[in-house]
Amino acid sequence: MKLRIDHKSHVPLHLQAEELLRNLIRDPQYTDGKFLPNEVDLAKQLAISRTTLRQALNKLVYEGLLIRKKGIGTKVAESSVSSKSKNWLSFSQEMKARGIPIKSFELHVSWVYPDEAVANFFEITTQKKVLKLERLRGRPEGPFVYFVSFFHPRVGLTGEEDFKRPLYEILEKDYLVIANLSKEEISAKAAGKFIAGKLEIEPGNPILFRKRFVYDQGDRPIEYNLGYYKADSFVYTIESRRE
Amino acid sequence: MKLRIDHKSHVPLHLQAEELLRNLIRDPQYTDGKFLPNEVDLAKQLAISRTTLRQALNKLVYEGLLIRKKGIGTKVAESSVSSKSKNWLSFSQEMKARGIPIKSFELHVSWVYPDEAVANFFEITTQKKVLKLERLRGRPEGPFVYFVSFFHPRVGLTGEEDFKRPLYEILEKDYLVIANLSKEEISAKAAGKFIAGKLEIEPGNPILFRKRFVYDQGDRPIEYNLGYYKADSFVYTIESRRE
DNA sequence: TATGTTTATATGTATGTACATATATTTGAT
DNA sequence: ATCAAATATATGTACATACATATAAACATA
Repeated sequence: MKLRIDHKSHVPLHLQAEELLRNLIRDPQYTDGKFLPNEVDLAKQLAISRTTLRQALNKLVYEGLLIRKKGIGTKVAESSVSSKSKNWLSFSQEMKARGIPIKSFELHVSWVYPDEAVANFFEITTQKKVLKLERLRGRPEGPFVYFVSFFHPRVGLTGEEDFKRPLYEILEKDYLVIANLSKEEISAKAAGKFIAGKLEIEPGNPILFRKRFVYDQGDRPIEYNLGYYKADSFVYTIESRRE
Repeated sequence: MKLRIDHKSHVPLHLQAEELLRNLIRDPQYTDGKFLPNEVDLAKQLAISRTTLRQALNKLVYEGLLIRKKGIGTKVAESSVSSKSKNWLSFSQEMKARGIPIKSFELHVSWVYPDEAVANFFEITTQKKVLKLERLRGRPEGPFVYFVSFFHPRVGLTGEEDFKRPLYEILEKDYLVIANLSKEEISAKAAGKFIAGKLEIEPGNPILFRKRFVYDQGDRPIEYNLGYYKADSFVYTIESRRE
């Protein structure tokens, strides 16, 4: 395993250290509970200051990935979120697992200038076009979710792909892009005119709104996804266990 | 507002600074979008080093309370309430951690015959009374969530407890009941007349509905909780990482 | 044997310093 | 008046250093 830091790189040292740590702590010996090398030695080995190393460590500690104990050491936390694999199912897999047959009503691909939120998430300017994917899906008797996805140009999608295949199969097999981290925000909203039209409900009717931010293994943004779910047709379930 | 740090205290300076910042950023001028004093000046004013001040700031930044922009300044982030499933915090702890002052509008305790869903979850008959706790809580300017909780008789609550204390403190310290597993179901709904009245919105307005099933260390049911959140006042955030 | 006491170890706290870099404003040249 | 360059401002990065403190293990004492 690479345990080195490139001092000539323009990537800040603490970010390199953070990345390195993220890889390091995936090592079974650490997930099994072994303590990481101590800060002073590790800093010396990486040829960075302890302060800089701690900057990286802090981030992982705040994220709950690492646990530090004064006088003892630092080890990998036992994750408290147990619904991981469940969360990683794609939409179609999720529905299949629930025994819901899915019908695709609309599928529209386009290249667009991103709005500020998207550009900001991707860390690009609003002048650079991104791939936009809109999908309306649901049960045979009617649609119940409208998705809008944007993809980072880095991913390499052309827009010519066969989007009837599961999305993450395309990304992983054809583009070697592996989703690793997902942040979601779930809230309730009143449907606007546009969404109401798509979901065949009245404007003002409640919908579940789900924003999803997907990152790759280097924590670089891949996908920005918005989902508008008809109320009562979708329930989000979470299971979490205390350590 | 007290803007001072006690150098003689045994409380670490960065913790004092953190606490001070949490109070500071509740000031309407900051929640309205004004930038905080710059780090160098603020550090000087508090008579601590910039490094120490940044230690405190970092924490709030990681929590999403503050947003820093290089060359510009630091300001309070968009103030929608959010909940992190991984943290396993109680409602009041959650809000406190985000520096949101919580007002309790109503608190009602009663013994009732459970409906079928509750009885079924508790694995008891509908003939055995259970403790019901109703709470209306929110910001000073108005309520944003209505909770209904039912507790399993096994827990031993009498109904005479001081429910102004955090609930899980009561359960853990006084009744030695430790919540270990939580299953949640989140969906969107239209507010009914009753809930609309409580939340001071119109019937039919969208709400976020959150069912929560809590189990103890032996996976025995403890609490059945229903939460009705005003739309746009509550965002549920989930972070999941693939192994 | 049991119980304090020291010591080794690792993280926690705190400061001072220096320079880099992103952003907005001001200044200056054309 | 316009555009480019300088500058002011604030956060970002990075280091060296020093001492405090919690924990466990080794040691010494009664």
